[in-house]
Amino acid sequence: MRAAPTILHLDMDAFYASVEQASKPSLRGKAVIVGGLGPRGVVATASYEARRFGVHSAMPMGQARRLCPNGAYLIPRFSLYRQVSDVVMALLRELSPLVEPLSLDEAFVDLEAGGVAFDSRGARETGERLRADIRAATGLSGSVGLAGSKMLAKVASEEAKPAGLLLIEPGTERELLAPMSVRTLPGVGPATGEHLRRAGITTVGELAEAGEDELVRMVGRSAGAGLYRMALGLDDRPVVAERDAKSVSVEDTFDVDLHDRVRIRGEVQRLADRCVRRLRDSGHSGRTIVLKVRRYDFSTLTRSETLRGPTDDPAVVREAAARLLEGVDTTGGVRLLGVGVSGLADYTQEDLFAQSLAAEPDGADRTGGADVADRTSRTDGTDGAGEGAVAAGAAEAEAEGPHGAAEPPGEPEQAPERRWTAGSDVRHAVYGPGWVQGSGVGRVTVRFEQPGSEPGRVRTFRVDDPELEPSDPLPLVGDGPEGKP
DNA sequence: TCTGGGGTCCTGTTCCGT
DNA sequence: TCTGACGGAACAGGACCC
Repeated sequence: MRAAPTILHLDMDAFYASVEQASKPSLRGKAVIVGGLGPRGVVATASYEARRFGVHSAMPMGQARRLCPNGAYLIPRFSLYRQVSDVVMALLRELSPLVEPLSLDEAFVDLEAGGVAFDSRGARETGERLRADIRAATGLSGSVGLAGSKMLAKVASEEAKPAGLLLIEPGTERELLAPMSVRTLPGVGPATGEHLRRAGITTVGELAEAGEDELVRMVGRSAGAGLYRMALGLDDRPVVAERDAKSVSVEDTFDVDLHDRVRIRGEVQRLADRCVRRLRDSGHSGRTIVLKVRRYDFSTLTRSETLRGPTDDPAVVREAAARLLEGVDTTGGVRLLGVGVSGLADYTQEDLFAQSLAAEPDGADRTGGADVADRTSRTDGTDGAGEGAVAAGAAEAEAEGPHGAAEPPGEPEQAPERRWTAGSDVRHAVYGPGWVQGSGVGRVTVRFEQPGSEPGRVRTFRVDDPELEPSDPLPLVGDGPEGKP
């Protein structure tokens, strides 16, 4: 039963960075790093030019800057990426109704279900045509993997990168996989990889030799069985077009650890509100409220509470989150807070029942809280105490910390100074469209260029220059450069 | 110079009802 | 009425993915 290689996996090459390069011609061929720019930012995507310096995703920004001091560092512009992604996904849906997006830049397509390819030759032709269509529609390049299963198609696109296409012929998969690192298999991350390495297993071939029982003993029933099947090239998971969300969450990492309990409570309330907004926007309500706390030492804990029924009431979620926080020791400082809702119902409802019960999960409020706190101290090895004095000054200093400074406190009334974030699009009444290259000391530097234009030149203005205004991103491929000689 | 944000899935433990 | 077995829900944490 060897399946024809008609599962396609598309992976856009260095997606965020490539979109930025396409929309900013002066960055083409240059090292571009997209990610958080704050003191605790990490790299989301590095262009291939930047990767040559050793920069890669998930790397702390500080480290990236040391490796690649002359790179262009930009914050992600998700709305633009989503627009481009929509164009790409639409092309995929022309091939088949069975399209399973994995993220903005990745998807599986079942070509056979779409009736566009039934054998190797058809699949290859379809893949090549797709790459050309994507380039024509967006100016970007994607890599295509083709195989008889999702897992193999994904391995293939990874091998094909960048800007390539690889088809794994049925029957060749085991030889192909055998010499590869176990880390190439989806689901094998740093922890499992290290676990296996200590057992002397580093390649997929060794994985297959180890046998299912051995693997189950090492990494658990589910992962072990899955690993063994993958090592043999077996994977019969179907391409699934629609998958319902299971949870909605928001979280913030603070530029400086938070110590002040009042401030922490305030942030939790903010996050609860943001989370509910997202929940409502997605048309859901949910039953389980989750609070996430990452402490100064990066240890992370979660506390959750399940209501009797789903809710999308901000007050209910705020109260639940606040209750959960009361059971958490934040001595020593907090670097991240998050609020999430799971147990989603795919409808929104006014649930007075859940609201009225929220204050008393099961019986008296106090005992409920005490129960949670009790369990915390048992399961939680570190007890936070003895970390030295809680510096009295620290709380005040942090109250004005960078994160707070982002939203200037008080009096937003009178002509707030305009902030020009690096990388964002602008338009000048005289010079036309461009983007902010940097700003500071009352000045903003703009490079005047746009998708499809030649690399443009830089001009500097006062930050309050009335002829300069923010603008929406221009399409990457469109009606050609506008408004310039 | 440390380590984002949004998710999914799995596992072990505890608790509770039958 | 007491006790035990069992199973499902709830809860916490961890690994992984992009």
